[in-house]
Amino acid sequence: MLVSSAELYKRAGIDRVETAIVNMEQNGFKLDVDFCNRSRVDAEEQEAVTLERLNDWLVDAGFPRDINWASPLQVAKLLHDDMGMPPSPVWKKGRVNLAKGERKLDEAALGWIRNRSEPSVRFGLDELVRLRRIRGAIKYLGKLPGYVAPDGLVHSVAGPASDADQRAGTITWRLAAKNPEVMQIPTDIKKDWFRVRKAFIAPMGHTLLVADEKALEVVILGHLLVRLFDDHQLADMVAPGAPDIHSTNARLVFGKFLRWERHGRCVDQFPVEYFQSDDYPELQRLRQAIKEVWYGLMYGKSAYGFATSLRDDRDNPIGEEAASKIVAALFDAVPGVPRYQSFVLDYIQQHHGIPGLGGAWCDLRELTQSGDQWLLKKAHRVAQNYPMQNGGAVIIGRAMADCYEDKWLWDQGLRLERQVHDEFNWRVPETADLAGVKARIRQHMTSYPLTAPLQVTIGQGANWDEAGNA
DNA sequence: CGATCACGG
DNA sequence: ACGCCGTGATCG
Repeated sequence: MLVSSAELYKRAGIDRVETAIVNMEQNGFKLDVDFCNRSRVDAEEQEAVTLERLNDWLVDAGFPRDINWASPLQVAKLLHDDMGMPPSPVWKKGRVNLAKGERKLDEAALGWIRNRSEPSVRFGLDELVRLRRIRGAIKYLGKLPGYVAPDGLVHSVAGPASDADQRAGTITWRLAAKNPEVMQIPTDIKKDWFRVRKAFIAPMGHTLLVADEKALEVVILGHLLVRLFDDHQLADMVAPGAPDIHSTNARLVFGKFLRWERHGRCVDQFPVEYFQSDDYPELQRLRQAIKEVWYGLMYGKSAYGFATSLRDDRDNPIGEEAASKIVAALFDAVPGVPRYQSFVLDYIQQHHGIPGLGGAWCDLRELTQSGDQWLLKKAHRVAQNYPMQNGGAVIIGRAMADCYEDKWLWDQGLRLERQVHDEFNWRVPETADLAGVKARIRQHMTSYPLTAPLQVTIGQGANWDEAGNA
């Protein structure tokens, strides 16, 4: 059935979302400029100390001290040609083609080298990682204050919109943000030593609300499995009150199916809660590993990729055989996943595209009709991902418009500052009916009719860091 | 201006 | 060419 573009436009509520986006851009957000400046000074001091340590390290090893640590070429020459360290066969995204002379020095590659190094070399590699982390924070602390407009607020630019006006947008209907890129502000506590999100503060008399859709793309897949195959397993796994899905998967995969042992007994002997407990780091690592496999599979990754992206304790890739066993076990644990993969492949070979939730059509003809098996595989990966990524964008877009058009919320003073794919950041006056506002937000964010229920967590605080972790 | 690296989802 | 979608700083 063919649907007119006007009908698609209406179904997706694009005009409603656009209006809410424009309002978000106008709202802007308050930046703690003093915090940025203080932290930047602190970070630059640490940068200088780290640089000095790196230079001393070079001199001690008998090399000239003026190398540019931001240059992969110069660092590669130093580590591999001058110091004789073996180049890493792995990096964050997988294999390194050493036969072709390819070299990688991202953090994953440096970690591999580090684990095969003398203590003196480790010192230098650790300092290099440190330097990159510090500079990563300085990037934001230094530039963010420059975006404060005459009204005292920062107005990041959002999409989607045409390329012509230089605004941001995506083929999946997700938003993007630029000038500044507020969607990329560090959040990982292990990486973000300067807590840049603390600079995103509520204006005077306001508080910040951070509302997050829980495992949005997994819920959408659960919905699709019910609709396509009447398979309720995944929907049940993400239902309210169900245990954490990645813990359940780790227990099933490594315990029930692979019979691995940790802390002296088979993994399936542990209660599912232990997989998130700091007292059981071995179980936490299994949970983290299966979480990576889960999301990788959702986006079309295979055992070939997991063979290098999954590492043992010494950073050695686990290899394709071990990866295949883990993937097979996860398929056994959640059969809807391989079933969905096969369905999508059949579908794109028949229809040369894949639909999204809002009636969007992802055209894959160029990939599926080329006769090239590699391009067909590429199409398969895109097609697996598209319903989830586009579905998430549709759901969050509708919630965004519903919240914006809600007169009661507007009168309470609720104003959207940011949208980050599955998360909203609002400011609201401290005098507002906060419990009522949160309840209404929760209602709008869970109203999309899916067969697997949406769930929302809402945090509150004086800044993005606090509110996001509350 | 393409490649590398890093950040988010 | 074996993980999807993005923005941006920096190097050569």
